[in-house]
Amino acid sequence: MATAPATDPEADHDDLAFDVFARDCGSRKVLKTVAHAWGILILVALRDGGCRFNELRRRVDGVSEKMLSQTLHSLERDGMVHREAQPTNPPRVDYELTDLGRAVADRLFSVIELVEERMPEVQAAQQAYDDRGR
Amino acid sequence: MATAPATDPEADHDDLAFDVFARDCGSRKVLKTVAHAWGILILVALRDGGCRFNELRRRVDGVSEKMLSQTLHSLERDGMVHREAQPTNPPRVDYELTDLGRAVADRLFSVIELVEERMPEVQAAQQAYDDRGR
DNA sequence: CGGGATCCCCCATGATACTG
DNA sequence: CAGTATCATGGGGGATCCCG
Repeated sequence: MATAPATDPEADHDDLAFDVFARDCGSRKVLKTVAHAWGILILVALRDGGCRFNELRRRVDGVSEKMLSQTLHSLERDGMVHREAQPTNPPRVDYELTDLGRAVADRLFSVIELVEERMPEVQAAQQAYDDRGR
Repeated sequence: MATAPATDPEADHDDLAFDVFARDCGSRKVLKTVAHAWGILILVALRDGGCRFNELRRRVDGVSEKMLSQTLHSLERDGMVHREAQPTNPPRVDYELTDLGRAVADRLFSVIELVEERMPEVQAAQQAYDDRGR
């Protein structure tokens, strides 16, 4: 139940194709995890090098422990992040990108770059939109 | 209140820099809109050419009228989508990407491509993770 | 057709507290 | 430090109705 592309009749034309535009395709769930606000930020933050939980928390300003932990688990499950726990005391756990994770993070980063770069344009558009509104 | 980068003391080193990693930076909101599941899907769906509401709804399988309408408004406000209403009857409204929207959509598309491409890897990771879990 | 307005439910998220 | 557990809430998001 947890696999393959869409499960609906018309979609079985090709067992190997994944399509995020299909309501039930597994790839959409992955996209959701990865593209999710915290997901993006965490993935991209890890591009600067693997690091530990609290360090990561500091890099991603505003994320709660819970969300960080939770998102990290999802990303680990999807094979984007590797978790390395060392049985020392105090406990030390390092998180780093997998190859897949890095590939995804790189592309996500290019989105971030673009957005940051074009923010003035965005703000102008917002201004215009809001003004027109009244 | 609705502008500029972060509002915190340490961040004023550069008035022009936007940083999505800063909790209160406006760019994070934009990223959230754009990277949001429906946002991505809608933006990328529009790469195939501008189209009308219901056509768009068909392209993005599973989106409700409300979410489509709502997301479209956000994207329009952020200057990603242009809305062209024709006063005909029945009403006809076309949505299309702005230049900025296309730039963003192109990069988002590359993320989608990558994810779809690597789904087998993802599924394997999920399998392994779930198995290890017991 | 193209939506706006409503109702409502459930999940995502944050705050707090506890454990190893 | 590195989390997990629990609780409370806001709003994301679906369903439905209606209007122009």
